[in-house]
Amino acid sequence: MTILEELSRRVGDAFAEVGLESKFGRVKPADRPDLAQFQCNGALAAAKAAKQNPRALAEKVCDRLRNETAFKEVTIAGPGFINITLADDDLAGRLGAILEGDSLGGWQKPEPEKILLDYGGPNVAKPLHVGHLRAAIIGESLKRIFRFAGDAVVGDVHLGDWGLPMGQLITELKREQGDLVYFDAAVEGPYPVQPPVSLADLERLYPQASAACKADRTRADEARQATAELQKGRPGYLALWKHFVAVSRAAIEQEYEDLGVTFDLWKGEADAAPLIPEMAADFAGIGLIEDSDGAQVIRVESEGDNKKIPPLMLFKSDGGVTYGTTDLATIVDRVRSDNPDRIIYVVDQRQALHFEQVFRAADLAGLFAADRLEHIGFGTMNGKDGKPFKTREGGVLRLRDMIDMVTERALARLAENGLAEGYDAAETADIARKVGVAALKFADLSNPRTSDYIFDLDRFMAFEGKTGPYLLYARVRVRSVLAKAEAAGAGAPGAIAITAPEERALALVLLGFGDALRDAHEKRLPHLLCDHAFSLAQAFSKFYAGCRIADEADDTIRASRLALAAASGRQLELILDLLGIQAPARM
RNA sequence: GGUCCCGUAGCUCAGCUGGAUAGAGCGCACGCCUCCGAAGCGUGAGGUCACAGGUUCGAAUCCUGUCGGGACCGCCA
Repeated sequence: MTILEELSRRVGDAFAEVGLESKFGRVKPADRPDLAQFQCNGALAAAKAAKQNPRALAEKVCDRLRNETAFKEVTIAGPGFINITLADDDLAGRLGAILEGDSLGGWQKPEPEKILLDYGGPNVAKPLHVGHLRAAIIGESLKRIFRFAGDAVVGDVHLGDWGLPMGQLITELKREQGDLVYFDAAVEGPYPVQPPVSLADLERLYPQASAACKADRTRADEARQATAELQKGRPGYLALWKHFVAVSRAAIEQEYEDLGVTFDLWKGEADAAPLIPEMAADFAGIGLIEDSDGAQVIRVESEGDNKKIPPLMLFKSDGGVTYGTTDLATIVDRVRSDNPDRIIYVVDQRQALHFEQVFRAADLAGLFAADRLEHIGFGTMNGKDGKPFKTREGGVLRLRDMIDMVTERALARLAENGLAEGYDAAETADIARKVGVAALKFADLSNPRTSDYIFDLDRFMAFEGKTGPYLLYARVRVRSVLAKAEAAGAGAPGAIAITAPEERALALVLLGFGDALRDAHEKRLPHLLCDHAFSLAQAFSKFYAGCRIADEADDTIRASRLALAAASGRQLELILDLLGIQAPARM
């Protein structure tokens, strides 16, 4: 139980004892830290419901709370706010208790679920770019948060490996090397093991093909034709396609790894493809499919909709499938292979309507209940002009270039500040990459998931204030002071004893971890955990600035402060891990 | 045209199941290293919460409208 849950229960009980609903007992951190640590505004709402005087009512509730020894002070302010301050002994006791376990006061979910998390979506033959960044970063963090809370999570990259771009690639390659065996319809294999294209070829061919199809209708038709043939299983195309996928995947996997993002499954749209005919037959069997201008669609609108939901297109008039079709078939696949309780898609907010269609169709078909399918949408990363991020040349910025950029900046900053001096080149490079990626990831994660944000490299790389490097710096200072204490024979960390205001403030923040984690989990909002991480780093920095630790003369106080520092370090390390941010040991 | 999201400090953004003096970071001004890492800490200035109505004892928060910005709206994925 988190501290707010527990306090809410106690205050709720007090409300119940005076004949009011316990829900009014909800406690939150105080808005006025100068007056108290926690507050409950329930007396006002209760008074309204019971038509009583709020102050008198608050007084009755407070009478029940004042004999709690855990509370140092319970007061009423203004029209009926109940202000609560915990006794230092109680704070110290709570802190001691959470430090005994590995979870450090982190929230554990009462009823864990098996969750399939879909947060990749890169496309074959296209390098990862900044558009993939948010899904990867947010998804990775959610995966870690879910797992820590007790959920069993399977992360799937879900490659975009089965659409029109595949046909475009095939036709583009055919124009360049039409004599390859894959294009000879008379040959049905076997085909060469060596891929006919390199990664560089793919990354060159795809933009070419895409531009050509845009400019020339004939080329577009060719690509469409090739896509349809591939999807029908033409052997040469299938073999060629497998090479495309393998070449691409190796590169994609490496880039994700550099970001600290990993997947349990490397499935793609193509894995679901074979299930489509059977699925379509099932749908047809229950009368779900309708014909519409030659296309096969599933109508998903329902009574009471206040917006129009267009039908989901299962088959286009040329017989090809759409990504709605493959998404449905993917659900079939996931039910069969993993049978999750819940499927969560971490995908750009702009695709909300698409998921609404898919979820409704899945529900109608009896495949998966719509309330266990979640689209966790996120806003776009924009440039300083407020439009989706582009390079100065107007192109898409590759993830690889982005990582290089932040690493370079970090390296420059290290040199500027005279940090990392005397470390060897390999460690310096490693620190620079970690610091740069931490800046990037924290900047992304600390924005609320659903809103767009402006990517401003100068701001993120300033490394001051609310940034990833600030957190890493706090972490490094904890390590440093503890190492110094040990070297000086300062003794072991001991029982927490609160003597200074900075210690009290730090203790309160440390105790707030459970609530931060619960909120981040339940709302799927990692930025709430970022806020806590920043508060923690701040509280530690103030504690560090205001209190002697390693060289404190009083043995009891020194032992307590060493314990506080150690606790801060451990919790910070855990949170950084939950955010998917790697921390250097020193910097 | 329809649906949805957003307009809060000079800048970038929190806060929005209504509640006390609207917060943070950056930037700006001033101060703090004979003391455990100054990428740090402290103090201060800075706001008609887009605008207009409404509901309420109480509105940045809920409702309606206006203006401004953005996203999406069956044969791309």
